[in-house]
Amino acid sequence: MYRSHNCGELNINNIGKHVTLAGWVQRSRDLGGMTFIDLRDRYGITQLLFNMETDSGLCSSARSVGREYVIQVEGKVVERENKNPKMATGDIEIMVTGMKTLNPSQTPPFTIEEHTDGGDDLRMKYRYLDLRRAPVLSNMLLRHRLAQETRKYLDQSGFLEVETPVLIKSTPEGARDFIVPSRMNPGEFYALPQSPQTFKQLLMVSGVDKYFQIVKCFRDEDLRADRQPEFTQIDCEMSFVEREDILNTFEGLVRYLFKKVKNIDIPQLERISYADAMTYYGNDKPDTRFEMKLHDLTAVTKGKGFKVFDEAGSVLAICVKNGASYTRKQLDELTEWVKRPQIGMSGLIYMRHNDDGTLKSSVDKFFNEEELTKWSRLLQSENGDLILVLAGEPGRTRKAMSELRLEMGDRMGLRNPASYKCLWVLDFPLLEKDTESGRWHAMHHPFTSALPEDLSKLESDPGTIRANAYDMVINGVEVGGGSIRIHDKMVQQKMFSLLGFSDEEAQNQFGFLMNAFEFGAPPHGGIAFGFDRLCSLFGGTDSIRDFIAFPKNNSGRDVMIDSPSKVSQVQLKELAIQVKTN
RNA sequence: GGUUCGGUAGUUCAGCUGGUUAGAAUACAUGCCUGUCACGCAUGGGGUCGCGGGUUCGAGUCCCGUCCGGACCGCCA
Repeated sequence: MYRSHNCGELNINNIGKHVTLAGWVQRSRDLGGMTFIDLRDRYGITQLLFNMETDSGLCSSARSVGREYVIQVEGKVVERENKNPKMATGDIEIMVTGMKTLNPSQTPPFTIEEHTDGGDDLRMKYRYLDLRRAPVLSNMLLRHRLAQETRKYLDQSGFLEVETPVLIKSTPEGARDFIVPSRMNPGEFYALPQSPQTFKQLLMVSGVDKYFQIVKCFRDEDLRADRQPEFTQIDCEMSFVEREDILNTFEGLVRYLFKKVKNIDIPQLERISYADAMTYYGNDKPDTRFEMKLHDLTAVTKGKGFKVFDEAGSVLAICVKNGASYTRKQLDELTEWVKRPQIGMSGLIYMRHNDDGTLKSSVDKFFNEEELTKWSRLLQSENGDLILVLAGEPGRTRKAMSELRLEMGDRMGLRNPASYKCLWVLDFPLLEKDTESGRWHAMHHPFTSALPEDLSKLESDPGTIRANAYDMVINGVEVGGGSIRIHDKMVQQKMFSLLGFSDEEAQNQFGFLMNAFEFGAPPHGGIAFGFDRLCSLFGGTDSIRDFIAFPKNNSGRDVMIDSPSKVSQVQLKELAIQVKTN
C-alpha cells in the first residue's frame, strides 16, 4: 500500500491516527534541529515534521531530499504548535517515523508553485510539470466539472451520446482540412472533421432524435489565443424542433452550468438581431456587460467644411461615461491606438462634455457649440462624459469603432471577468458575398435553412435572406452557434447551386446527405458550443490554452513532444507520398 | 502572407547616448540555526548576451539577415 490518505484530507479530526502518505516534495524548511517538508499531491499539501531529537538519522535524510522528489512517509497525525489558517491541512502535521524516496527528481526548470517564475514557452515544454501547479490543475478540474455537468444535463434531457468518425472526407467549403493519407488507397486522403455536421444530420435521419457528443474537431487555420488547431465542441442536434425549442433547451444548458459550476443565477437570455448587433455594437458578438453603444453622426456632421467628415462614408461615435477627465496625452495615445495597422483609422476626433456643461471638441474650428449640442443630444452625453468619433469607409469604421468600444470598456473597467452577460444573436444573413470572387458564401454553413418568411427571395434577392440561425454570445465571446437545417433535398440542391456548386460537384461531395434526405428526413436543427472557450469563460480568462492539458503554440507546434515532425522515407513510400525538398 | 513586441545566469528580469571585470532577485550548492510555512543568516558556483554577418579603435547596446516565442490583422463555412 503506497498511501492510506492523500495530502489534502487530514485535519484536526484525524489527530493521533497513524498514516502513510505519498507525494511530491513542494519545498523543505531546514531549521537545524528540525526540518519541515511540504508534501504535495493533487488534493493538497500536508506538512511533514522531522525532529533531530526524536530521530537524528531520519531528520538528516529529510534534509537531503530535493524539490519534486517523490517520497513516501509514515507517521502520526499531530496537532501543530503553530497553526496555519491559510492551509486546509494547516491545523495538523505528520510526525514522521519513516521515509522512503520512491523516485528522486532533477531540480525543475521553473518553480512548481501557485505563482511560477516560468515563462509560457518553458511551461509548455515541460507541461507535465506545469500541470502539477494548483492554478493549472484547477483549470483541468473546472473543465472536467463542466464536461460532467453537460453530460448530466443532456442525458437527463433525453440526449443520446453517439460517436462519429474522425477519418472522414475533405470538402472545399469552410476552413482548411487536416488531411490524412490512406496507405490502402494510394493517392487518396481522409480529412479530419471540422465538425461532425453531416453525421449528426444523418443521425437525425436515423431517428436518434436527440444527439450530443463532446468531440474533438480540427481546422487547419492560423491560431490565436482563443483558437487551437484541434479543439473540443459540445455538438448537439435535435429532430422535430423549431428555433424556439433549440433556444430554450440550450439556454437551459448554459444556465444549468452556471448554477451548478459557479452557483450563478443567469437570467433568461436577452435576444438581439444580427442587424441590431451590427448597428449598436458594430459586431455580431457584442459584449453587453456595458452600454457605450455606437451612434451614427453621418447626417449631422456633413457639410460643415471638415474634409474628413465630408469625405467619409460614415461617421460613428461612442459616449464614454465619465471619460472627460481623459488628458490630452491619453487622447493622443488613443489616437495612435486607432492608427495602428490592425485598426487602420487615420485619426480620432473627440468631444469633451465638461463638468461645467461646456462642450469642447478637437474640431471646434468646424463645429460650434450649437453643432456640438446635436452630437451631445444624439449620444445622450452628460457632464463629465467623453465622445469619441471615427470617420471613414463604412465597414472599416464600424469595425474600428467596435474595437475602440471594447478597448474603452477595458480601460474604464467595465469588463469584469467575474460578471456574465449571455445573449442570443438571431437572424444572421444566410449568405455573404465574397469580395474577391463575387461568389456567395454560406455565412454559417451550407446546411442552414432560411427563415420561412424570407424563403421566397432565394432567387430574386439572396443577399437579404435571413438564416434560421443563432449564436450564443457571452461577454463578447461567441460560445456557440447553430441553425435549423435544410431537410429537403430540392432546397439543399438549390442552396448548393446558389453557392456555385455544379450538380455534379454537389452530388460528389454531399450526395450521401442529399440521398438520405430522400428517405424521410425529419425537420431538425442543432447547435455546437466551443467547449474550450466555454471553459476559459468560466475560468475568467481569455486564453483557451490554459484549459487544454497539452495545447499547441501559435505556430501549431507542440513544443513538448516537438510535433509536427518529419517522417521516414519508408513511411512516405508506403503512403505513396513525395515531399518536395529544396 | 502581414503588423508588432520580445530573446542577457537554471528561471524572471535590469543593463542609459556604443566605453573598465555584464548585474539584481530567485533557484542551486555548502555551513549555521528547534516552530517554520515566500523561514532566516553567511559563503559559493553559475553567462556562446538566440544565431550569422556588418559598421566601429571598441557592440549585450547600432545596422542587415535569420531562427525561436507572445499578441494581433488577413484567414477561421
